[in-house]
Amino acid sequence: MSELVRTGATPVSEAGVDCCPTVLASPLPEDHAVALAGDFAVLADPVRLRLLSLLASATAGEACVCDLVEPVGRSQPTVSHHLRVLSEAGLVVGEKRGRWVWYRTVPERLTRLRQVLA
Amino acid sequence: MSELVRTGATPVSEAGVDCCPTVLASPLPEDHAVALAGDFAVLADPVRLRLLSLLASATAGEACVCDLVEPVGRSQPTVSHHLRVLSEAGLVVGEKRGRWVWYRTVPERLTRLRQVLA
DNA sequence: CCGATGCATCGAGGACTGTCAATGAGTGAG
DNA sequence: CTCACTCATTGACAGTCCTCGATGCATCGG
Repeated sequence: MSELVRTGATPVSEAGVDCCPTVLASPLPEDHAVALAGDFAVLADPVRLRLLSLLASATAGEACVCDLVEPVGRSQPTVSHHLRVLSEAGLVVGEKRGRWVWYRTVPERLTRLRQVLA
Repeated sequence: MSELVRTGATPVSEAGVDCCPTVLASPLPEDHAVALAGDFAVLADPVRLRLLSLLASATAGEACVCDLVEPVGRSQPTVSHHLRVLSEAGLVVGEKRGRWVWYRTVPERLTRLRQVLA
């Protein structure tokens, strides 16, 4: 039903990826560097990377938490924590249906993160 | 004179970026995820991102450490530490000339990291 | 209603990381 | 040779993050 949209302390839509065309163009200001580092920090975890790839390669392009716990090999609270981090970064979106919450990736954000490294 | 090539515990040429075409293709194995997360962790620091952009936008494409300390706003040992991390990740290369060490970026590695997010 | 299921949150502990002052190693000038 | 300069290394401290067990909050079945 309701879209589980997380909004962290620094809304992703205003931070990091969205301010600078590329890292190598000009001497990156301090605050932009902090925001961008935050974006990359989200990807700097094996569990989160595996969650992203699991969701992306899922049959319907989405999966519920209960289907992610076992493949990732971590406890359910830990998986929930990482999904929250990914959600706050705008890399995934969760949608609650009945007892389950279905997550899917947001490839556009990954694309924009990619362009920063040009 | 001598190329300052660092080799960390996990040689960059065998880790992370070099094993998987893209994160979203298939359910990323555990060890690959760990390696990739390590690569992204190198980018998950504001000082390192600024060092990269400073080097990339430097006049001759390179700069010595003494020219990087003041713009980055950290102590000399801290800057040296971050340059070491970047060097071990293969993102920069240092070359010693006399009393100075000149660093330059290795854009090829950044390009390969970019392709993983495809 | 009542119990079971799916997921989020809380709190704590353990490991890792960024930072600096102090120090060491190598180089060039005088 | 000696001093000044550039950079790397060491050791220590503080902050952050990953992880889990315990708990709480919905939802559905009977």
